[in-house]
Amino acid sequence: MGVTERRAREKEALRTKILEAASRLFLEEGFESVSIRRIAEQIEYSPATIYLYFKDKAELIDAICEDFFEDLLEAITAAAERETNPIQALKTGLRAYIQFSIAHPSHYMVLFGMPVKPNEEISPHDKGLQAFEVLRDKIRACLSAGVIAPQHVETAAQTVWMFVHGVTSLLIVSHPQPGFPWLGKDHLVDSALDLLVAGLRNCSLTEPS
Amino acid sequence: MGVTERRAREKEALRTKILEAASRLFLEEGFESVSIRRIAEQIEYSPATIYLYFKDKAELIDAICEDFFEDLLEAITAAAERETNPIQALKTGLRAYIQFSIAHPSHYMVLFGMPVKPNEEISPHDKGLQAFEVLRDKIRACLSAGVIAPQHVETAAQTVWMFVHGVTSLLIVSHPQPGFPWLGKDHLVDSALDLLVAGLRNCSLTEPS
Amino acid sequence: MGVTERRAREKEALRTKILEAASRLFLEEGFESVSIRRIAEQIEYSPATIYLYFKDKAELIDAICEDFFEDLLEAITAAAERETNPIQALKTGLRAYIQFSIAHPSHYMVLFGMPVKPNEEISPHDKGLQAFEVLRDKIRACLSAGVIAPQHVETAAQTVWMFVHGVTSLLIVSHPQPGFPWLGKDHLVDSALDLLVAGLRNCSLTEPS
Amino acid sequence: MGVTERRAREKEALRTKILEAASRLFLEEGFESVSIRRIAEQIEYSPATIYLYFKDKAELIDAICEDFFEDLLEAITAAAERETNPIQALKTGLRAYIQFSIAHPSHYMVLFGMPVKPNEEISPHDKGLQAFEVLRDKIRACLSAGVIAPQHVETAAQTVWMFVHGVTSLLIVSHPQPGFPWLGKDHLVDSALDLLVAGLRNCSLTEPS
DNA sequence: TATGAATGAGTCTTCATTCAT
DNA sequence: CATGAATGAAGACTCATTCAT
Repeated sequence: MGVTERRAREKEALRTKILEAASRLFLEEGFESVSIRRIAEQIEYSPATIYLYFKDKAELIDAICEDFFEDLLEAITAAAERETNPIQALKTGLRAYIQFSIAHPSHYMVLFGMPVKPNEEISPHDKGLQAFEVLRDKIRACLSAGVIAPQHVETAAQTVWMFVHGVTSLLIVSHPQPGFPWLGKDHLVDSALDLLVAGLRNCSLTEPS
Repeated sequence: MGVTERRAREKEALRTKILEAASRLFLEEGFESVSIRRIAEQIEYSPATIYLYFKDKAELIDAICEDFFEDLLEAITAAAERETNPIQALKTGLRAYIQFSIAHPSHYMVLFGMPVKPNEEISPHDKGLQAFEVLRDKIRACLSAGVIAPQHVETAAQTVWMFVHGVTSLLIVSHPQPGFPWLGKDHLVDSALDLLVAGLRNCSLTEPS
Repeated sequence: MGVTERRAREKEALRTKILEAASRLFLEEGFESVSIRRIAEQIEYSPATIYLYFKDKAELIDAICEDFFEDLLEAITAAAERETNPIQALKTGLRAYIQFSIAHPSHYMVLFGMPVKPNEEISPHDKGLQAFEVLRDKIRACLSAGVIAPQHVETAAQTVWMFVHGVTSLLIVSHPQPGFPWLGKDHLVDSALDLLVAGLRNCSLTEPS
Repeated sequence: MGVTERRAREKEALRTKILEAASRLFLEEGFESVSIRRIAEQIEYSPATIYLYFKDKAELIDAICEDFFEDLLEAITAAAERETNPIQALKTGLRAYIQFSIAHPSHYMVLFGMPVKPNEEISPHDKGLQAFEVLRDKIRACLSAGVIAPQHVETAAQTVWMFVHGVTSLLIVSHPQPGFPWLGKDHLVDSALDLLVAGLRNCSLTEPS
């Protein structure tokens, strides 16, 4: 039985290694450079081996997304767990989103860095929807507590997401960039969250007409 | 001398034709579909000809970006030209940024969607810096008029940019996405700008410590 | 001893299962779709297992052919068994050859559709030779009965075989073919056999000079 | 102009070389061995070069067929041109078909050796249909002259074709085969044609019911 | 100036086969 | 006896790029 277990562990390890190599390539060399061959080179296995772990390239990419979403969701949940102040809970959750994503830039860019192909019937990532529901919840909590202006939850949630996505992705792809006078990351994140909360407090977003 | 001039004019004309064809492909078929061959087909010249005008594909892409920046800058400037209310001028400029970029998704994503390669000494796009200066100006105008809270201009400008980048890029890459309950684009852009302005009015972003 | 026997029986059973699965794939999906992996999937064993029963793919294919020949021989024999009229016996046998082969197109084409590789020392299929001997016999019977013209048996047999091979293989590979006004299969088979018999009745094929 | 001409000639020469290499491979190593890579090796060019001459593999195969059909048609026509006796004309034409095909075994097997894929909308080969029309004509001529039994032309033509195809293809793929007592090719061809004509003289093939 | 011809390197993917366990 | 894991070789095809003309 020891053997079986070790095998399973080794198999899982290689799977993870593949995923990590793919993510790294994506980050370091761009989406276009992520090829089965390159991944295989990185892990020093043959290209064919990768197909023992993933049906095809799409499944591999999808696995990267799924894994990342799961971890991201956990990071957000864990971070905000103990906060009782709903505003703090919201800010902490969003900060966790930004920080965790910046810490895993390649995964994040795989997820949100390239256009969704419209004809591909991608199964929506459950974990992604779950994560978004957490955001809605936190906004609802603020509304219930009366600490932000009364407003349409879905509009607020989607707008907030666009905001944090902007912070996250721009910091990932171009901070630092020679020639642009970027301020420090932490300062920018703090500022962004302050601005966001100030906005929510003072702006009643309405539902679409 | 007439001959030399005509030659120069013709040469410039073909260069422009190449850029336009490439840009059109970019727009209509996405980044991945833009190959030297496809461009050559479009303009009815041979692939080899393109190399007489551009050192390699990277240079061509770079030229397209430069052009895009120029057009983007123009779009922003033109849009806000007649606004006298500084808040309106800011909003109009940002809206122009978002809308023009969404209308040229491939261009935008090439510029801001991929990690800057650290070893590549990309000459910072002058036009990009110019565009950013326009944003700073608009924020300064709001400050001077006292219509937003007193705050650190650079922090505000960078934060605002991160915000509009989030709106732009997320709408480009995943709106619409089957399985996610996206609200309408226009509604989201309006909401985002409202939230942003409310934030600026009520939040004094400080300079980095 | 019981154990040994059971083992042997089981081993034989799996071998047969492999052959049957391969044969079914052959029939249902065509020669090109028959891969060791596909066969392994069908029988729910691992690909490696197949190599315990067959040296390589060629040996497996060969075994299938052998089986096919056996079945073909049986089909021919069974069909003509009760015919007392020697002409009818010949026709019935040939018809059985054609029909059985058309019903197993991939098997037939593997056997007779590809050039014999000159350097391969293929062991002549015994069953094939046996089948051919059946044809000779039927022709001899016709000659003895005086219902066909007196002629050289081997020449007649080989010529007849070429004939029925043409009917069989052409119907397999190109009937129906869009763009060619093929008449119905049954009609063509009937016509071919009528023509053949008429030829044998009226033509004294001679031995080679 | 001399340059242009020479270029055109060279281009044509390479095209022909590709076609010949492909045909040779098909014959010598079987249909499955005909890959773009193998062809490229044979002609000592890179695989990519082949795509400068043929859009894809299908087009290459198609070109082989087209060329062969053209030559075959010419061979048949030329052979029977001077025959005044309609039976002789028919026999001569059929013999030409068999001999030309045996002399170009690979081409022939490309055309008739592998199943037509039913979903592929292969444009019917004009030359092939033309060749078949020549056969119909020869049979009609025999009928008009009253030298064969009155019968349905299309049935006779298709049956005759199946016959000569059998002779041709069996001689190509398995003559000689060690272990089978094949008689000489010429003798078999002569015998086959005699048998065929005897059949046509004495058998009134009917139209399908 | 422009290009036709050519190619090396790369794309994803499948396959028959081996070998340690 | 059976297999999970791995791979080298091959499949069709595309692309950016070069170079002689």
